[in-house]
Order: sequence, then structure tokens, then C-alpha cells
Amino acid sequence: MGYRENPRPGGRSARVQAAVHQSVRDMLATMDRADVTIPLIAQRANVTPSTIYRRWGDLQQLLADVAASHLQPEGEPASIGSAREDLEAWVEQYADEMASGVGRQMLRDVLAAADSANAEKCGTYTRYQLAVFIARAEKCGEPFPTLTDLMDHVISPIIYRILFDQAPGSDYVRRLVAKVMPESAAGA
Amino acid sequence: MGYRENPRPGGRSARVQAAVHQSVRDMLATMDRADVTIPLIAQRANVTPSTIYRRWGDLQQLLADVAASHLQPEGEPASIGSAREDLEAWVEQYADEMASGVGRQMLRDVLAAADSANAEKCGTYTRYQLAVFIARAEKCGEPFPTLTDLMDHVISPIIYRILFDQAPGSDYVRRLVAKVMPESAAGA
DNA sequence: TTCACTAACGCAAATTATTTGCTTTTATAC
DNA sequence: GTATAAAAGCAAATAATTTGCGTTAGTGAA
Repeated sequence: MGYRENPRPGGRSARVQAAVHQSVRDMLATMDRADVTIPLIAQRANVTPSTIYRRWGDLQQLLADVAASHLQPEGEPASIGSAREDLEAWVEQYADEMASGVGRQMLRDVLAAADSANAEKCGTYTRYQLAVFIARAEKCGEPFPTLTDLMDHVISPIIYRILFDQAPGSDYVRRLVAKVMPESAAGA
Repeated sequence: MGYRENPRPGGRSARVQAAVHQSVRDMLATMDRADVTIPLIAQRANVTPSTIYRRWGDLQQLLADVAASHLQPEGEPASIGSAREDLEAWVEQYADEMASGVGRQMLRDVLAAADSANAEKCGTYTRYQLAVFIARAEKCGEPFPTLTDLMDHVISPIIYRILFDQAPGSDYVRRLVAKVMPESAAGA
């Protein structure tokens, strides 16, 4: 009677999920968000509205689900130079992505949903990515901030500004990273 | 044709706004949020639904409006001891309030709305409060963090955790404050 | 005061979204 | 194959939203 969290791949359920997600992404990309409704999503996905209602509950949950799956990182972050340089590049891209119209809206969607599971997922994704840099630095004996410091003093200010204030610029982001690096008094 | 942002006090429009806000607060306090609908709010406020639709647009906007007006600070923060002690007490209360079920929900409401005006209002409220502590410290010649540092390294981590993770405890909050205070290496 | 003006409200019909009971389909395990 | 159960489809019933139009109540000028 209940719906599975992760449908078996290849099954009908998975196909419906994919079609609905795709439909939502298409619509968000091409039309005003206020005009995105469940009946329309259903029509474009060749599915009945009741299927969507039963599976996701309401539009907010569906949007949160789509947003969270879009915010999920594809793979390991790129490794070009030192751990610090890699981190800097990654954070800058992260900030840009989240501050963009689409990213901002995805953050909203994820936070707006009644169920906070999707929001927590996003936090987990971010920590997971950052942990990669920490592991790399450790392997090279490079001094590096802790995960907590990165989350509290780099990620949090960026997200706060995006949500409650103005989008942060790249100078600002670099300063945040510089400040949190150990053994180097905010050089630059 | 358009609705005023701030209706003239005493007028009919102001009475309707007050009744609707009150109705929303009552309902949020006594029933499940999923059951709070515009027709119900309207009935309790002795107003027609169409009035609410025309004025606020949809439920999210209305909830955001109510939440923002509830998050608006009443007056100046309390002054008991040194600026640092006052700040510590204020931040701790701030964190508790925001992390509570009600506070968390208000944050969500404010962020979920299509219009970001209410979210920005909240950020402004917070900065305004913090500026009071800074002014006090300056007057006493007490060393004190800048507004930017407080927003980035105290407020942001607290809000981020509430939204994407677990509610922060009071130990954690005190550590954030200690860390941001100048001329004192995270004493505690 | 009175009067003209208009923003905001009320009412009700029309539209659209949501819920729900029941049936049918389709993976999966036996 | 066949049985089973999760998930989808369909359609009727309910509930929310939009909208056109008439009414009310503050406002400002005579």
C-alpha cells in the first residue's frame, strides 16, 4: 500500500517517476513557476493526476523531490591542484549554482516542503563533497579546515545570503575560504 | 487597483488584515498546518475567501506575511551586562526561538513564498538587532565583532543548521559567539 | 456637511485542482 | 504459468481558486 522510497530500477514505478521528474524539469525551464500545476505535469508526463497526488502528496513535495535529486552531486569533485585550490574552485561553483535563479528556486522548493527529509539530504550531499577535499588534504599532509568549520563558516554564510539577502559575489566567497584555512592569516 | 503595502491604520483594510492574521495565528497554533486553508481562514476571520486571494495571492504569501510580522522584533534587545554577555544571551534566545517548531515553520513559510521580500525583511530585522549590540560596545570601548562577522559566523551557521540539519544546541551557539569575539582566542 | 471618487470588500457563478472508491495493469516470487 | 500486491488508471465527488460585477466605506475637496 505504501510507496517505496526508491523504486526498483526498470520497473513501471521507476518509469513513471522519471517521466514526472522530466516533465517538471521541462516545465520549470520553460514557463513561469506559478503556472506549473499537477494536472499539467501529469498531462505532459502521460500519467493521471491522481498518480502524482498519491505518490507525492502535493506540488511542494514533488518540487522538493525534483530539486533534491537535481542538487545531488554527480561524482567526485575535480582535482586540479592543491586541496585548497580544489576547494576554492568547488566552493565558487557551488555558490554560483546556488545563487542562480534555478538554484535559488531549488533551495526554496527543498525548504518549502512539509517533509524536511529533502532538505537534510541536501546538507548531507554537501558534507559528503567537502569530506572528499578533507581526505585529499590529509593524504598530502596539507593543513586543512575541519568539516564543521567548512560547513559553519563557508557554506552557511553563502546559503544564508542567498536565502535572506543578496547573492554573494566571488570575492566574498574567496574571502570566506581564506579565512577558514588554518596556518595562514587570511592571505590575499 | 493595487493593494497598499501598509494599510492606513484604523481603516477597514487594516481591520481585515488584523482579523486575517489573527485567524492564521490561531489556526497554526491549534491545528495541523496541512488543514489550514484559505476558505477556513476566511471563515474564522469573517471575511470572504476572495478577499484573501485578491490581497495575498495564495496561502504561501499569506503565511509568509504572518510569519514575517511575527519575526519582527518588539523593541531593543535587553541590556544586562557587557555587550558580549548581552549578545550571548540574545543569540541563545534567538537560536532557541528559530529552532523551535514554530520558529522553524516560520522560517519555512518566509522562504517558501514566491516573493522574497519577506525573507529579506527577516535578514534586515536581525542585522538591526545586532547593530544595537555593536553600538553599545563601541560606546563602552569594548572590542566587538563587526556586523558582517556576526551575520556570517554566528547567525548563518545557526540558521543553516536549523534548515538543513539538526537544531543547534546552546553549547554550540556559545562556541560560535566565543569564536567570533576579537582579542580572545575562543576562551571557554 | 455633503459629494464625488476609488480602493477594497462581498457575493455567486465558473473554472480548476484535489480526493477517493473502485478497477485494471504489471512486476515479482513461487 | 499463476498468485500476489504495489502502483496506475478512471471517473465521480468534493474543495479550492478565479473572476465579473455590484456594494461599502474611507478620503479629500468644495
